[in-house]
Amino acid sequence: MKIHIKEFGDFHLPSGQPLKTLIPELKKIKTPKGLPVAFKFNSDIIDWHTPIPDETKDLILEPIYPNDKEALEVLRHTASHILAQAVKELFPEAQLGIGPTIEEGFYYDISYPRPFTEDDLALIEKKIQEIIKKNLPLDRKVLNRKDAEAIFSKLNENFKLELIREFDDSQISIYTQGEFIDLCRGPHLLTTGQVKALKLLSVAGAYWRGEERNPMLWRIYGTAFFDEKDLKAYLEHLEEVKKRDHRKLGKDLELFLIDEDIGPGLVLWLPKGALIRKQIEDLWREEHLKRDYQLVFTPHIALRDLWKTSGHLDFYVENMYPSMELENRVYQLKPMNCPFHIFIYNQKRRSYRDLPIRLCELGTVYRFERSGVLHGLLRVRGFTQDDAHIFCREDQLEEELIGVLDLVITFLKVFGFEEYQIFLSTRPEKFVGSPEIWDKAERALKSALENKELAYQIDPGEGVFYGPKIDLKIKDTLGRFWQCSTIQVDFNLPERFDLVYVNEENKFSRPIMIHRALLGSLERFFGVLIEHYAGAFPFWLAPIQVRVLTITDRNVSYGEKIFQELKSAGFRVDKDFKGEKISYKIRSAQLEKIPYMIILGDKEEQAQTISVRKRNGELLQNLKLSDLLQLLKSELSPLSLH
RNA sequence: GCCGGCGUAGCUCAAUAGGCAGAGCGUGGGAUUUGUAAUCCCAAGGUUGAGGGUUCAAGCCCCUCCGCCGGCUCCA
Repeated sequence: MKIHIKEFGDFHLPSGQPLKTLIPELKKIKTPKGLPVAFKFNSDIIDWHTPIPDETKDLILEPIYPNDKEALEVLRHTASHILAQAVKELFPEAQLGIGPTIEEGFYYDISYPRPFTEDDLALIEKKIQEIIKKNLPLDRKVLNRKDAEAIFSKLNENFKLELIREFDDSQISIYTQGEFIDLCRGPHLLTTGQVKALKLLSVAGAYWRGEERNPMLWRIYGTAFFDEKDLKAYLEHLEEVKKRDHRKLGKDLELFLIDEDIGPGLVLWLPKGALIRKQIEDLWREEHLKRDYQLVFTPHIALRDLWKTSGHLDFYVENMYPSMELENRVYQLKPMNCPFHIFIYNQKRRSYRDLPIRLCELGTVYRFERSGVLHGLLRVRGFTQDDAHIFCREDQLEEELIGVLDLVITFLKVFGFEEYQIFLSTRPEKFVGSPEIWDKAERALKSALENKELAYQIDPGEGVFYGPKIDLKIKDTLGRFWQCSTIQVDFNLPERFDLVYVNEENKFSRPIMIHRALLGSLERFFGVLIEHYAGAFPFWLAPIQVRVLTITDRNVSYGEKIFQELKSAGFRVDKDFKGEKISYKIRSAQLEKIPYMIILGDKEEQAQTISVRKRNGELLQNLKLSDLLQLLKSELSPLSLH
């Protein structure tokens, strides 16, 4: 068969042969990058070992080189095999689960009678280096089920046997390197020596195939690169991530507190964190009122029957705090705000002319999360959703969705989030409402996304049973994605609470409900923000915007005057008049990440000026206070930031 | 919830083999009056996460519980 390899030319590949049979020919052709790592055909990666089916026509292959993202995937796939081989050589009774690549590396799930320790990892890493050094060639074979079963039962690989039993006969392939055999689809490198940098990172328990009732295997995480430099850069990136950890910064900067004597997953917002939250909330309310949302407040508990009507008791109990009984009535801490907003909608008869009705609330909810999943501010048990429910007619759905998307984008932009991953989840197997209305809603979601020119992926069947939804993940400055915003169409609750409006024909119609949260929860969003800004909040958010520092005691009264003027100009200002050296005071302000320092000594006092040091080290000397005030005012509006 | 690791002063961490619980930062007091990321001295601060056990003796060994960290599962 004929194939074309970009940059290399046309070749004849004997049928059923892998690409590596062409290596001698390819080597003769001098290209700047040498032999590729693997090849791309459409969106598939094809390695050197995989035979090309005869019927493939017009085979045009694109070479993949170490700098391509796909090349890393191939490399890491092989890296996981090397890890498995090392483990099997050191611990022959270990049994292999699966060993895929992941976003930033790879892992292998392995069963062993005792946990792997740090020392084991060091040992395994040593063995890995030996295997890499041997530069073992990889090879691929396709087997029928019987042969595959024979091989893996001889190897006593029970997990592999379980997988084989579920495979199609036609797709069972194995890869070998030296003595090591693994069930694998590929793709892989040519030899183990191509892995230039590999590091094991951690071990953790993981259920076989992710199911809680299955046995727990040991998951060894690692990462690998074509170049030692890349590994070093990645490890530095990990350090940076650690430095930005909102739990650490939250403590250092006194933003919030989660204390075991208060209770797990319950957040105390410290004064500085609370000031930041206030800025966000103020902007949020202002922006919502501008867009014709109506602000409401609702209680934290209510009669439990409410949750029976809403259906939460059927599908959400395990996430709800237990009920409490008082005066023969049963109450429930709220896990969601929707039923309250529904009652507000239902407070009077609504006409088609009233719709849409947009009710919004920063509503605090309590959800009982399993103890093992709590994580700083990103996963807590009590949190405030920036919630809203829009009640609209079917013909208004799309416009409302566009409005919500517009608000989301506008709002996220304020914080510098301009890159998203958007997922549209469609009808699952179990659903309420008619397929027709689902289709309509999905179409409305799609065209709303297209209207806002937002790229999205479809998650087929991943919608909640009550309606399709859009989830939006934001990318922070370190390139990590966080799910905050969610927009969900709901056909269920209007039904359950028998919501109606009077239509043009004086008959009852059922409104559609949209649940939406822009920031998700203030707690989570704050956690993300802390990491995004590395604790150095922009001026409009900074809890302390300006600090006045004096050089000697002589300057205290001048300092006090400047402090008062800033304060009455409405800025969040504090002062450091301690008898310390100026460098000491600057250091403290710097560590607290205060945007502006005003430094006052004899010079300034005589000239009635100020010296300003910005957080980034920039110095502004001989300023008049009024000059600074003007500068600060220009930084006040969050929307002017971008 | 499950698996593994961890828990010592407000914070970061030390404490030989089971043998008198320590340092730096921070805090308080004093000295110093300083020019752009750490001046010096003194002091206070602890039921070593909680409870039980072993031992002449437990921060250290054993058991139970709680919490945190890394994952799995789940999710705003």
